[in-house]
Amino acid sequence: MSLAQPATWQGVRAEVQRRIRTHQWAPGDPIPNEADLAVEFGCARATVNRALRDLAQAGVLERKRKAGTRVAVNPAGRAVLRIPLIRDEIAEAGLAYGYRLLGSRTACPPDPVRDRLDLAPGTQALHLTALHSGDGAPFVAEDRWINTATVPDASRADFTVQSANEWLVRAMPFAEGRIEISVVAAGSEMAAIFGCDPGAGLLRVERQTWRDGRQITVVALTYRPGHRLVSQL
Amino acid sequence: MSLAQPATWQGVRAEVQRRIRTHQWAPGDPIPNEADLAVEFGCARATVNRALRDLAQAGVLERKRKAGTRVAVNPAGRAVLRIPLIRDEIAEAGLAYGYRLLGSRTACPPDPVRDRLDLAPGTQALHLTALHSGDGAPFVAEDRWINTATVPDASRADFTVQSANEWLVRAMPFAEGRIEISVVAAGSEMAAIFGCDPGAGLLRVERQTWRDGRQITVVALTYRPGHRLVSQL
DNA sequence: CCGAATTTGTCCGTATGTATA
DNA sequence: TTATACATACGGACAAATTCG
Repeated sequence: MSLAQPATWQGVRAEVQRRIRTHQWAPGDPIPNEADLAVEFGCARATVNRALRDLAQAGVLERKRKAGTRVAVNPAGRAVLRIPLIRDEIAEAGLAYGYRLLGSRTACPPDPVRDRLDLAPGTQALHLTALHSGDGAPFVAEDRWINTATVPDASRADFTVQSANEWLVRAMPFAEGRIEISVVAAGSEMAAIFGCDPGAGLLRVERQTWRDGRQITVVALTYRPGHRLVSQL
Repeated sequence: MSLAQPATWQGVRAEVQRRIRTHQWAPGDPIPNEADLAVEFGCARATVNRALRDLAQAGVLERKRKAGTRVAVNPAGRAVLRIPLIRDEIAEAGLAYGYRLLGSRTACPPDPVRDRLDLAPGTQALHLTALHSGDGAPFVAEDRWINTATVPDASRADFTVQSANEWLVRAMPFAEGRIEISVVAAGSEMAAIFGCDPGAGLLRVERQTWRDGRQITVVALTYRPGHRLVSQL
């Protein structure tokens, strides 16, 4: 019964996956422990560990100390959405990138934004609006608030030449974030920018980023009509 | 200057990340090889390897044999979008799940679908339409095509009691996939289902899944107005 | 075009730590 | 409390890939 081949961790992973696919090990079932599998496969326990750890990270297995390893009940998929710089996103679409700063001022953000920037009432923040274009045509509109308490340098940066998008990834790398994708009806402003009917549905991506628990920025990106986000499972 | 602390791979990872954050190691720069770092940190090379591999998978580092390890030029973020069962998605919203099959028939799919199912012209496929509801109100409409050549059992399954969504994850686990997110204007049908104006923008998620290069299914999910997809960076 | 050197990738066997049933 | 199973560490070794002379 033993193929006895997989001396590599990828081989072990493939064999384990095969047993799950064929329901030899059914969802919810416990599988043998690392030591036993190492004996069966004729490899070191560390090799089995590497394979099982990989499958656990992929969501195929669930592991707990002492409880052992079991096949995940729902092969809960996760899709990975790439978040490139807007410049790269437009370049990947085969278009020439263009950028224009529309507005820059410090002001008191509206309550929902103030909450997400973790600011005290009455505190001001930096508000930027900008337009990113592809081959000269509007591609995505940016509406951003920056917490100047967390990123004081932002007050002195010149966002007419470099977009806040690019400035921030250099100034504050390794930020954590949260993304919300929704549909918004075009107001008169967006309708004018994108040349669509007011009320038309536009794809909106809102990102909130922070680092070490300190809020950095909140940005809403409104894409031109017909834009699609693509993700690999 | 050596903190000499990190005896664990997480410690090594933290220290490396700190050096990148502080631009001690700048984007594009090569960093010392594993052996040297192991000496500096006073740990085994395997421990350094574990840390650097983790950072590489996170997109922070780029590694190539012989060429060495360098700091990634663009901290290209990736967001992870959870893809739960629709049942779970609705349950997580705190709503009671409901399901109703609207239509089930075999037919020749339209060309775009036929392409993505990798079917020869004139070949038939299984076409399902269904409605998933939360607390009795329509939540998401499903329009699915199943390649019966790849999944012959689908012809005999009863999708009035179990949604194709749930049936497929059990029948064909570990499928690969591709997801596209876009906005679609509500037609008269969707407007009637969701009680919105015709032409209103609705969030649409299209998934294509396959396994071992064989196309399984193509599904378009149209969500009720106001729905938001949330993702962690 | 072809070796040689370098660097990462992975394996082994063992040992210890740690969460938990 | 104790035994179990996973998590991770070490050092040594070889393989594989790629750069470079």
